[in-house]
Amino acid sequence: MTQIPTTESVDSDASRRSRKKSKTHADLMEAGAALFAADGFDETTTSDIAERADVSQRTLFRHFPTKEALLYGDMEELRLELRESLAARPVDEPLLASIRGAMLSLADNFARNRDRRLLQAKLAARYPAVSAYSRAIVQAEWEREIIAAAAAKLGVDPMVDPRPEVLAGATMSAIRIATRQWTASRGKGDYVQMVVAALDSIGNLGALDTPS
Amino acid sequence: MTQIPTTESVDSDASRRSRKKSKTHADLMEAGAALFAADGFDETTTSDIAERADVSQRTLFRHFPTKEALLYGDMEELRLELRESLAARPVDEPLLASIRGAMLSLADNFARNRDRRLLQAKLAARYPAVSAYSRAIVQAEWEREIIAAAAAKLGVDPMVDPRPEVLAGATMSAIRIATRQWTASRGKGDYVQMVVAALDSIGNLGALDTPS
DNA sequence: CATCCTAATGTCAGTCACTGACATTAGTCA
DNA sequence: TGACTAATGTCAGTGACTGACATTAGGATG
Repeated sequence: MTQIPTTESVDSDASRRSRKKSKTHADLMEAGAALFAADGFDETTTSDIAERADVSQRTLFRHFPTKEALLYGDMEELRLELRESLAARPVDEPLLASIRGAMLSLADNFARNRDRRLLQAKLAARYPAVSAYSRAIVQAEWEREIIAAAAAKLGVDPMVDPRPEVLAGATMSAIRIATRQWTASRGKGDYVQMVVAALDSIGNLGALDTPS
Repeated sequence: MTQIPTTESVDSDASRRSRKKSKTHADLMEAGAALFAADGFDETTTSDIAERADVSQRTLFRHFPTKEALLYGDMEELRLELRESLAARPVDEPLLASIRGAMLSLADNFARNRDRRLLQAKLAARYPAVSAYSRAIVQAEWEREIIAAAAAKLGVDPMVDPRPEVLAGATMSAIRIATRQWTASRGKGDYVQMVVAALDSIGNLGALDTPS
């Protein structure tokens, strides 16, 4: 529980012991990504991954609770980025603008980790287990961050006032739409523009009550 | 793939063969519910359930693809109810009103199947695997129904226009909020009122852009 | 009624994700 | 150097789920 490495790079600071641990962690993620990309998610066993990373299967499960968690092993980092980005918005900024602004850090992260994000999205599209994990674990975490930020900004209790959670649900849909489009463009499209376009429809949901 | 029984009752029509099959299906769901309620979800094995239903474990997995699917074995029915309820709304009704109206069928179903819904919610609160299934499988299906209905009503392609999916995401959040409150009241609260209260905040999300 | 057909189930062996228990290795630090 | 312990290895499980094949019993047909 000492260190969680980014993507490739192993922290050169800290003790040799934790450096080794971080390297094992990174090796496992890289081995997983390589095998998942080559053979598919279900087709790759945790033993395959462990062997490729040159550790025992038991060690893999000491670093990651599930096979899915290994694929999404860098998501804790993204979640913290999202949290900080939300917290960093000016206090007097309108809520929807804050969320729009915080999505920039998401887009930035997607750009920085393009290959991995594309692989995750691709596997989520093909394998129900991956899709379920993405929705129920990863995205649910983001949603909680947005709920907390929105509730704080509105100064309400999210267990009483439904607006933070409803807003977060709409935002997560916008993220899913943008990510789908971005994936379809194979990572070449402008994620920021895509997510902003989807987000902008939130404010106008009330207009849907006008009969066509 | 012949028949899918409701909750308890076994269709008295159809052939004896399909009646037996339906009975097995219902027996399995009932055995699962009883054991889950008594011992917990992770603590109950599929063999336990099969034995209690007096069938082989293999038969259990011929009726349900996963242990979670057995717990939520009556959700296909609810999904169809939701679909029909959405389709039955008058064409000239505003979209948000249609969704509000369709939620009545959800509330009605929750009232009719109170014990089972409460059990599902309780287990989802306690067991991550159940929660993940509820979100990623069950609720995702509902969401798709809402997306399809909204897209049809707006006359747009949901892969292009983000509004149906964003609206669906907000609606699903409202459903989660209402279900949580309803569960907290142990099924005694007014689900309709709870879900309507949460839904009504959707139309006002735009007002959140006014700085406090 | 006898007989054929086949849907539903049973049996069994196997795969694979994941875990607990215990032994071993290798940083770390006094 | 030697004790301490974090990280890993080893091994024997458990339990969800699957494929293959055998068996049973409902339904149709003569």
